[in-house]
Amino acid sequence: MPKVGMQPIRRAQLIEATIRTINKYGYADTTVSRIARTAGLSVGIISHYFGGKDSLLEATMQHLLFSLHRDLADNLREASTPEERLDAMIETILGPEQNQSEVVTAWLAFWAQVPFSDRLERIQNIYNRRLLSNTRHVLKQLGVTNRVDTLAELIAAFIDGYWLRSVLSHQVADPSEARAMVRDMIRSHL
Amino acid sequence: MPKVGMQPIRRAQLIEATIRTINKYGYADTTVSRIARTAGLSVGIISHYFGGKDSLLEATMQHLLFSLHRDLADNLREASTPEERLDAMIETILGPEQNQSEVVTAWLAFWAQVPFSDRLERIQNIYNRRLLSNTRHVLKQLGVTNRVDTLAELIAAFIDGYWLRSVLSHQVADPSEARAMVRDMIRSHL
Amino acid sequence: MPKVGMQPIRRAQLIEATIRTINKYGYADTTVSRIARTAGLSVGIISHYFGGKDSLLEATMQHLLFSLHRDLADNLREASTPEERLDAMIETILGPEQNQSEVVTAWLAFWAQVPFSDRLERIQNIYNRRLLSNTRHVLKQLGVTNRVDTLAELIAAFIDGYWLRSVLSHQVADPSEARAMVRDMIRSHL
Amino acid sequence: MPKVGMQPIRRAQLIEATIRTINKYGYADTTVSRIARTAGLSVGIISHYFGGKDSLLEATMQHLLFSLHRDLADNLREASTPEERLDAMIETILGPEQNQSEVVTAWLAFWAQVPFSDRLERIQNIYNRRLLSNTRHVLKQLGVTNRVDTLAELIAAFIDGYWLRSVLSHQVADPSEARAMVRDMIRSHL
DNA sequence: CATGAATGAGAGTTCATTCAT
DNA sequence: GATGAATGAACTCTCATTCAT
Repeated sequence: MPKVGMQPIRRAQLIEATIRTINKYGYADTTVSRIARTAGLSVGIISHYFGGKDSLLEATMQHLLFSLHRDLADNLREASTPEERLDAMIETILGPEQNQSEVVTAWLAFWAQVPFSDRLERIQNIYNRRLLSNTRHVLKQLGVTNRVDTLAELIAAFIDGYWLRSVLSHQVADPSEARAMVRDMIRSHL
Repeated sequence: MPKVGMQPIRRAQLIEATIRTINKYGYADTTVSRIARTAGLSVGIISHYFGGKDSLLEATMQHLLFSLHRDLADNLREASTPEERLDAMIETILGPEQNQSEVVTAWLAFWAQVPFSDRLERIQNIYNRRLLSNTRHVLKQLGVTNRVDTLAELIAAFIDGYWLRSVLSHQVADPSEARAMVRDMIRSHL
Repeated sequence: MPKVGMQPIRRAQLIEATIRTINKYGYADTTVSRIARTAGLSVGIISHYFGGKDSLLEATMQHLLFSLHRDLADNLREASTPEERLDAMIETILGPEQNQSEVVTAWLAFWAQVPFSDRLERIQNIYNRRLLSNTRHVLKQLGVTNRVDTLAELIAAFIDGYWLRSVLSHQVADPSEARAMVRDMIRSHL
Repeated sequence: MPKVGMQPIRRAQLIEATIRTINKYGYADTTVSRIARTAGLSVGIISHYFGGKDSLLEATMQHLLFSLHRDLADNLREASTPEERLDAMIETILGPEQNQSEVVTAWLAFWAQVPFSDRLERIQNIYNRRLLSNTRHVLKQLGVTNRVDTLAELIAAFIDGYWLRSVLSHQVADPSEARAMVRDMIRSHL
């Protein structure tokens, strides 16, 4: 009997190789042959485990999203006060885990592809809605009663923009600066 | 009798066609043949006027940047007070001119490509530095003395993030909301 | 305790699956994986029992030929007069046994492959010679003395053509019509 | 301006190369790269002029059919009596023009593919109907009144079978033998 | 005995580029 | 100044075969 239980291992290997390949060559120059070489596997394996390149790319974005949510959940678990919860959210997005070069370039690439793929857009919408929902919850706990939705949206805009700029300027984001800013934003709305 | 002075006309035609093609098919599926067809010209013309696809893409990003600066200059010219200058900056980035679907997808695509092209990165840096410099100038005029650099960076982050989110959510950005937010951000720092 | 004597069972299974696969997808799109799936077995089994795809295809043609000869022998055994023997031959080729959809498409596919495989050609020659020899024998018994070889060849041509046309037109061959025709052909030569 | 009017030339070149490639390697091993090499052109040219391999194969069968009809028309034009017309038909199918090795293998290959392609089947049906219609017409002129349809079908079967057997046995068909046979078949029906 | 994971050669197709016109 | 026919490298995907289990 052949080796069994390889599927989850191979799928993880290939997703990780996809992220690294996007980071090295860019989305447009990410080929199955480069992904396979990065994974140390043969080209045929991608069709074998994912059916095709598109499915692998989609699974990769789903993986990025899942990792983000897992990190967020981990960070929130250790937070008890609303303030800590807010910090946990900022820390999750701007912290080291989500700001490894590989992860960051892949995220950016996928965002640029979102307008051209319904499936990617759906995945992106899930991320967006959860983040806003979490933020609104925290804001209410912090005593914001007015225009909670708008403030949540503005904070999300700030955090995403802060992340984007740190990516494009090769700088590691400094969560503490962002944290202070977000607190100011909230204070103005109390 | 050969037509003369076609170069600027053809180059503009092709750059505009490139933006529209990226908007329609995405960066990864933008081919010279599609660009040429969109422009109503032949494929050969791209090598003729740009030397190759990469040069055309680079020229296109340069064009986007140039347009943004021209719009900014136009908007600033009509502003007399520092408050008006700040509004002009927000309006330039979030206003209708820079938020046509075509322009927006192209910007996003180029941002995702920045990490893989020194030339694109250089162009992106110019945009960034000018925007920050303009912002710092306005902030000082508005009486901010403390941590001007940081605030300028945070405002830029917010505006970019606000733009990015409106792009990804298919919504037209509402500059007035952003304007109020930026004013709050500044007020907190006075 | 290993199962023994599986070889003939597996070989028969795979040959039958090959015939069905050719019938479903055509010779050019008959893959080992499809054959294996049709047989309800794994891909590896084909190399195990046949050494490779080509050998399996060859064995399949040999099987078709063998079945035809077996049917012919069966039918001839029940025939006592020369007339009955002639009918038995026609019935064998045009009768229901050899005109199941699966068998028919496979035969056609193999005929088209004959010019490209010495082994297939050899198999095809054996079929041809036996059929002609049988026919000549019957013709002589029926009293044909003149140009027996030619007449046998012409009858064979007619029967093969009749079969071919019924295959291509999705019609089940009607042996009675062919039988009458062959009798006419023979009568003309007496 | 580039060379113009190449389309009919290139299409003819590629169709001829397809016939030769099928003859050399068989239908299943006819690849676009082999066709292109045979034509002395590059692989890309096939997509350029035919859109894909399937279209080229279809166009090739259509070409074979068209050639047959053209030969038939040519031969019929020189025939004045019904007897001559009958001979012209036999001569067309069994004569040298349609029995070049290349043409013959391609025909056989396409016949084997007919059950798997609606388009090929349609083309094959056209051939079949025209041949039968021509035959019936001649039969009536020759005074056959009884079961004309059946006789036409039987004659067609004989001619096709005769052709098929000469193909498979590497022998050049001898139309005179077939001619005599067909006359006998008709005489039996008068 | 039998599996199916893994391979890599080769398939069809696409594409940026060249160049004769 | 402009064309688009032609190229061939590179792409994604398929497939027969191998082999550890």
